[in-house]
Amino acid sequence: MERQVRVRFAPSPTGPLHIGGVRTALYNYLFARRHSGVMILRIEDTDSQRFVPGAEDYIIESLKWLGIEIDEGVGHGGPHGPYRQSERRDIYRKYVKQLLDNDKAYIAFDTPAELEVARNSKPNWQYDSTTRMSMRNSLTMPADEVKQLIENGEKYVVRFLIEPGRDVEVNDLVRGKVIINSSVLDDKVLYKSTDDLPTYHLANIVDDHLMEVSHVIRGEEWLPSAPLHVLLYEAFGWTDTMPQFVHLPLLLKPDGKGKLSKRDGDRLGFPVFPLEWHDPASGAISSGYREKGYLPQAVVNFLALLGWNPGDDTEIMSMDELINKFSFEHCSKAGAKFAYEKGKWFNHHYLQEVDDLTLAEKFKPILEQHGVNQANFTDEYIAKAVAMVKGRINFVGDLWEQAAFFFVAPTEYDPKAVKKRWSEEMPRIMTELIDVLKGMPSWKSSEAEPIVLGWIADKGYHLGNVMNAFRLTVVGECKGPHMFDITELMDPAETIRRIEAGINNIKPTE
RNA sequence: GGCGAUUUAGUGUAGAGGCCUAGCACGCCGCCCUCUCACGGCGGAAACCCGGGUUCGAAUCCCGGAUUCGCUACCA
Repeated sequence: MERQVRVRFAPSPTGPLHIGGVRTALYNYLFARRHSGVMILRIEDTDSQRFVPGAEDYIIESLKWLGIEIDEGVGHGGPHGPYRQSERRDIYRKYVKQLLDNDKAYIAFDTPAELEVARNSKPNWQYDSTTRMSMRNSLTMPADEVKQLIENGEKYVVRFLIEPGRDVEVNDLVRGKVIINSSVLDDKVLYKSTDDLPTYHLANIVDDHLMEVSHVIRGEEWLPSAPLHVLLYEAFGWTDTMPQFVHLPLLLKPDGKGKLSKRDGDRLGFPVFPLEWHDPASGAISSGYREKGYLPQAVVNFLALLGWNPGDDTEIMSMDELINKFSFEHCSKAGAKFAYEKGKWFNHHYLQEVDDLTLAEKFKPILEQHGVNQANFTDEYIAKAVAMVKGRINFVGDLWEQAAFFFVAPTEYDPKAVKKRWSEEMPRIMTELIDVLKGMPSWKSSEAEPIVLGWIADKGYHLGNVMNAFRLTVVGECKGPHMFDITELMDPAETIRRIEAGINNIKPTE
């Protein structure tokens, strides 16, 4: 009988959630939903040194924005709580004691300085079966002395006793069997002396077991310690319910080498965090996908395809479609360079699906920023302007660059366009154009176009030159939607004003 | 250094012995559309890490090497 699928996303609140972490969360979520399972959010705050206030809320808000729903965990409750590791001290103490009582672990008094000396003593020194008997621990010291030291308040850690010479097998759902010999593992610290908390390894195993986690889906950086975790399940006698392991390929720098980092984002100009983050200590601000103008579904779709594919050529997929198609069989094994440019394309795509009125709402604050008085424009006007240019934007923020002329008259004219299109006779022709325009029964594009084009033809003018000069006065440069679509939307009086301004202000080159 | 993982165009990937003269997408280039810039449509350049095997036949299987990445903390 199949176990119920229960997965967990277990970040450390040491700062904003990294985009790689977001992808890990996403894959956990997709897998959980695919199998009608449970998604748990556990906060692994066992490193009191690196704890950052606000990070936990940030994580929760990020997941919410992306549409990654949590069923159980911090901020949601559930039957296996608490879900914050710092609140589970008593639980860990109990299990550490169990290991100690069964001789699966031992107490070690070695100070950081002593360990440093040992590590420098020879090249590949590690605390293991070959060295532990020459260190200061409960294996080498008489029981009463150990007891005495503890009573005296001497600091100590608990180390896992690893037996050498065993091939430990990790069955990974994307990589197959990974075998490593226990001799290369060291006696990992399970319980720290510094903050009275367990290390990741112990807390992780205990919690996954207690929370009945069926699949551990995490980044590849954990693969080397997976054998240790297998050994811990054995030591506790939990092998029958040990979760399946899945180690996801890492997200790499777009250009150079190595893991994607915060610095790459600064350097290359793209966010590496879902939401904007204000560092409480330094006050530094890191940009986020949300604030940059990304739609959550674009980020999700983009991230999903970095290390996974549906098995066919489909690329545009909603969360539901991703859930339906997700499986580890189609996960890749090698790290994926962070293809930021493709992310833009996804956003462009999803932006086209947003209706114009909604887009107009998002555009309003930007108009405000540029000093546009919105009272002068109806929602419908803004929406129509947006509709005409949205095909050429990747972000809502690009709307200003593309559609500003709908709201403000040009204050300068593109010199290259002036040189190419504004000849000596243009002021005269534009004056004629004003008359033609004023004589039109309608500014509707379909009616205005034949009239103006007819006039140009009758006079024998050069179509391209006249139309571009016209465009120059209205837009300020040679770009944008079709002229008659623009003038249909704009206030006719404003169009005339702009042509007049152009006649007065544009000077032919030379 | 040790251990592990990894390897298809610039990038993300499809491909599970003959269907591959290697597909798709982003990006790039060109053409078309056209009053402009875009969008869109069409087209193009561009890849199986290397060397040995196995086989009638290998991107796909085996071996060796190289590459890249990760881990190697009382961090996760």
